Amino acid sequence: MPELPEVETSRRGIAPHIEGQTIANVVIRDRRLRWPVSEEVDRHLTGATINSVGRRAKYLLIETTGGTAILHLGMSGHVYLVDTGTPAGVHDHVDLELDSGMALRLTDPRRFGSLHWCLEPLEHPLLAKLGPEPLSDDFNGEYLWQRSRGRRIAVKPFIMNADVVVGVGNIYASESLFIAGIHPKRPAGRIALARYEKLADAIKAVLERAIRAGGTTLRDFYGGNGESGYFQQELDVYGRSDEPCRICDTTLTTVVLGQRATYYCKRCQT
DNA sequence: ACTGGCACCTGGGCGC
DNA sequence: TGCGCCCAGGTGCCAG
Repeated sequence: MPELPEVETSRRGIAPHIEGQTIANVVIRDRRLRWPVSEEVDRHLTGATINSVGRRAKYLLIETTGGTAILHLGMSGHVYLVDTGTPAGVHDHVDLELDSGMALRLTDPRRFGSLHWCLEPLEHPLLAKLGPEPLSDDFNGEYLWQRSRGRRIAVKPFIMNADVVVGVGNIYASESLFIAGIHPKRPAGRIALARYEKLADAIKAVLERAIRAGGTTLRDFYGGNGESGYFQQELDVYGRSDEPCRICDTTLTTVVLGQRATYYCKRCQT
């Protein structure tokens, strides 16, 4: 169930094992992901050689001599390497079998993930209108402030909107608002530039720290190397309702915003 | 243009 | 042990 740091961890985990490899065979056991997996995927990837593994937002981009596979892990997807021929479980929907004898396996119990094939992935309808990468220079407080003028939506769903900025999911939205001292329900259009500068810095910092920690392992996430991340140990507010704020000791509060659980400190965040 | 709500799907944990 | 309910790291689409 990945946000940007978990996708990036997966990318770094699988890249060294699959870059330069030729895809000998594509096995698709179940095409029923969020959108049906097109037969274009098998047709174009079979026999192709993988040049690189990139990422845009929460999409993994497996760029090959036969076009690019666009892979989204949804809420419950994982990718990892197995020996080719390893028996598949019910949720092991796709294997890319490589010349090395290994296979890149996609597992996704809830099937909210997706797999597309495209020649120009950044022009794909799912990617074309995405906001800036949070770790790029295009994303900063000035940008957030500009985009939020006139908006009445609460700041938390505002920063989780991929049209505004990509990669900020439910965990890191709560975490970054805590770091910036901003109440998650505050209307986005009523936050000053200086506070948005703090928020942009907090988003970058928390995502970078989480990537360094190998992501957050809450239930079952693990990176492409099969190891758990350990950022969950560093979470300040997410999942900590009724526990004390690490700054002021006030009991943390939870509220539902945009149908998503939201955690904050009512004393530190205003 | 914006906003809030629903939908997709499975599994784990809980209370009874 | 079993059942029903609630919850879960995402995001496209719909109506108002």
